[in-house]
Amino acid sequence: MSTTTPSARPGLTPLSTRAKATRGQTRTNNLRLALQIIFSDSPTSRASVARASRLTPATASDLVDELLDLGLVMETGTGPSAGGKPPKLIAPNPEGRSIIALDISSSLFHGAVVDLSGEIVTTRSILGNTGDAAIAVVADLISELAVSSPAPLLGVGIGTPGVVDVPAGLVTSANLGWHDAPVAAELARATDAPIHITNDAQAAALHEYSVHAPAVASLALVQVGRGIGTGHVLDGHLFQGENAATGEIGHVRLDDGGKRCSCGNTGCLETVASMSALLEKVGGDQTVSHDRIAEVAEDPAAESAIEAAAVALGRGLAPMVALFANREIVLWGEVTSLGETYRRIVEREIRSRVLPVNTEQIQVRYGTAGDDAVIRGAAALVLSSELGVVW
Amino acid sequence: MSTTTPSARPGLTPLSTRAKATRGQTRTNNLRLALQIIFSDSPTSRASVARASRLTPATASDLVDELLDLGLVMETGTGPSAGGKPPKLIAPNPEGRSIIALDISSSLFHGAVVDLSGEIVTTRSILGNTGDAAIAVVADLISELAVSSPAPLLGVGIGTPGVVDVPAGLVTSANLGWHDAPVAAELARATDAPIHITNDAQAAALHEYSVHAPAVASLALVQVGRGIGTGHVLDGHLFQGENAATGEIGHVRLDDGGKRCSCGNTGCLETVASMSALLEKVGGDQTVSHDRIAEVAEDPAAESAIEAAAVALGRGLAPMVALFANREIVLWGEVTSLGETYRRIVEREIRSRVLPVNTEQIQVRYGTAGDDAVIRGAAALVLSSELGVVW
DNA sequence: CAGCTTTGTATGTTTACTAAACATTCTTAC
DNA sequence: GTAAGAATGTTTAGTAAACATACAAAGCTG
Repeated sequence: MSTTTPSARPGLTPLSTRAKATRGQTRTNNLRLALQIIFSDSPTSRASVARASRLTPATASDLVDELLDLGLVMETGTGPSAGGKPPKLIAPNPEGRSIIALDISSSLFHGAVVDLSGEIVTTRSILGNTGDAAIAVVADLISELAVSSPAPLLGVGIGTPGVVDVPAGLVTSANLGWHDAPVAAELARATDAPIHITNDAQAAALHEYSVHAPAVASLALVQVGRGIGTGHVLDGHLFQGENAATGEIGHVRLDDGGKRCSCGNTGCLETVASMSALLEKVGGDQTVSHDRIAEVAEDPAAESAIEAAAVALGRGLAPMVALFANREIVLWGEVTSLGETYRRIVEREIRSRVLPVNTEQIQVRYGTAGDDAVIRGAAALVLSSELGVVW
Repeated sequence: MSTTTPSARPGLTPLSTRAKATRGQTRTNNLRLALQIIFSDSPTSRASVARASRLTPATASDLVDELLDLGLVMETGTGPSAGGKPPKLIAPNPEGRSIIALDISSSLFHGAVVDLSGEIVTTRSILGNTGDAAIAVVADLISELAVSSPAPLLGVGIGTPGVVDVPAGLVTSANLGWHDAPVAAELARATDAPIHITNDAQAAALHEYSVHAPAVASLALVQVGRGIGTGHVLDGHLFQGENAATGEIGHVRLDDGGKRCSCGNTGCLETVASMSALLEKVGGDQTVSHDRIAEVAEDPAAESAIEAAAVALGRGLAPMVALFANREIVLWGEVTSLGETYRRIVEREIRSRVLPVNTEQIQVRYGTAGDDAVIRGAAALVLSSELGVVW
């Protein structure tokens, strides 16, 4: 026991062991490992899986056979010889399972069926609602998508605004009129598939992570649109906190006094750094949309307002960088239409407010995903929760 | 594989599997589990270990036998019968291993030999130094303590001020005149025992956690003395970040303008909320010590200065609470001598600046440990790193 | 075509958890 | 004071899953 294997990466050191380990868990771990290798290096071979996993060829072969039996992967023919017997190629089986992914963070609820290769197969949108009716709308959306699903359901993933209590399955969202709404329990009556709910910013963070993993192990996604919220992947783990109200940085009061915020308080970060706040200052059409923000970005008269919003955001993010020692800070939401000038001011402002040791390696950039980041992140949540795999 | 065992606690969802699992790891995990149970419920019995671990009596018995062989636990006689054969009691063997723990965060370097029951067996202090000489002093301290160690060394734990790059073993500290100093590598020449270095606030957080685990799974320790720094345990994991500069909240710039800080910047949280800042405002003896701070706490003339410091700290901590959704916020350092009024203002200020959903359950309290928290935390770091156990 | 390389499988071993029976030693009830 | 019962802990046999080794299959290279 003295020769402890150190955790593969630094960052989060587990302090003690909590549950027994069994052969079955060993097997599950290795099945997931093999599946991840196949997802990452597709198409690949049994021999490659053995090399990448450091398992023996016999074990790797056996694992692949079990994954074939489960329908999660498939043989796709024969590959080129590397000086010997040519490999039988193994790849994810897109039609092995379906994932239903939902984004209910805007007034239109968006849903999709996603296959195991991460492709969106079907989409459907319904006008949203609030309160209990909203849950009913979501349940309908799931049922409709389930009918069109071409494969057994792996699970349902939902990205919602507000705060999610994951273990209890409760959601609190002002927009949706939910206060500790038992969304998971209600939806469980609409489908047998496991349901995974997360905050929209966390879903987007997960998607961003899955695009860049494993090169990037940690990142902070900062959603700036009508409001401001963050989602965090720390050392390959989605950080959801004890009561899941993590990343609610938009409602931190920066200034005493200050404008009144939708939360009832005054001087929140959102009142100075959100895109709503920017539009309020600029005047004209107040609809927070990519088009409208892009319009503002081009407007010379808006220059100082944009700078003020950028400075405020940088100021709000500085403590985050000091606490998490983030390297990757991804801006996402309507803010992505503001362009390079804005981004540079945010980065400069963070740098000027935090120790150099924390900012030497930071990178502030816009998210690579478009409007489907929440949907794709919700699907990624199901994939990682059910199969332990990241696209 | 579809029947995934959900992680025992929420908070940190692992996204994918990174390394193969083997029988050996199963065994190691279960040895650690058994050891943790014995540490937590000492004295206990083989049958109790089986029940608590959910392993079969045969396996639990075998694990305990191996722990006995390793000298980590011992039989301490026979316990009272519970209606049948009385148990042979099992307890940690205090003399099974020794841990050398160091606190080099003040001008006097403190060292101790700690036994496996967490008792401090020997202490020694040497006047510290800076630069390469400081490393030499630390090496001497380790050697001296190693000589007086009554048992085989489990490892050396060090709590240092500044920033630690754990994987590389580098330390950067203004106080000690270290910039990426290869402390781990240098000390490895003084001892064969594994060396674990962490930030002083993180060490204190670890100690605080070990006092309250497993009732508390996460906590933030806020060290307020000459400077301000935080250490975080998240869901039973010590959070050290990617480049380990986590928790450096003292040097976040709150106000443009503001006083000059030791870091070279202006307006840092430390310049308004540290105990140095408080003393500067109050006048008189400027030595940051418990006695001096207690004196200030009693001084009616200092009331407004204390309130200002408390307000500033609460303001600085608000983003932390919003991001981590902390429930337990532990104040530690010389600040603990400021008393209840100060604590209450800090708590009030945090509550007024963050969403209610984040503050409903928070508790701001003073640390339970005294000046030996860093030493004890450094020892706990060794114990958890080498044996996977928390006291 | 011989020899080498790579892929993949087959056979048997080892490790460590499980299951079930049992031995041991105490308490309780009659 | 003896029998029944209960809790502790061990023994024996069984099994899952990784490992070690050998080897078959299928290609490339000279």
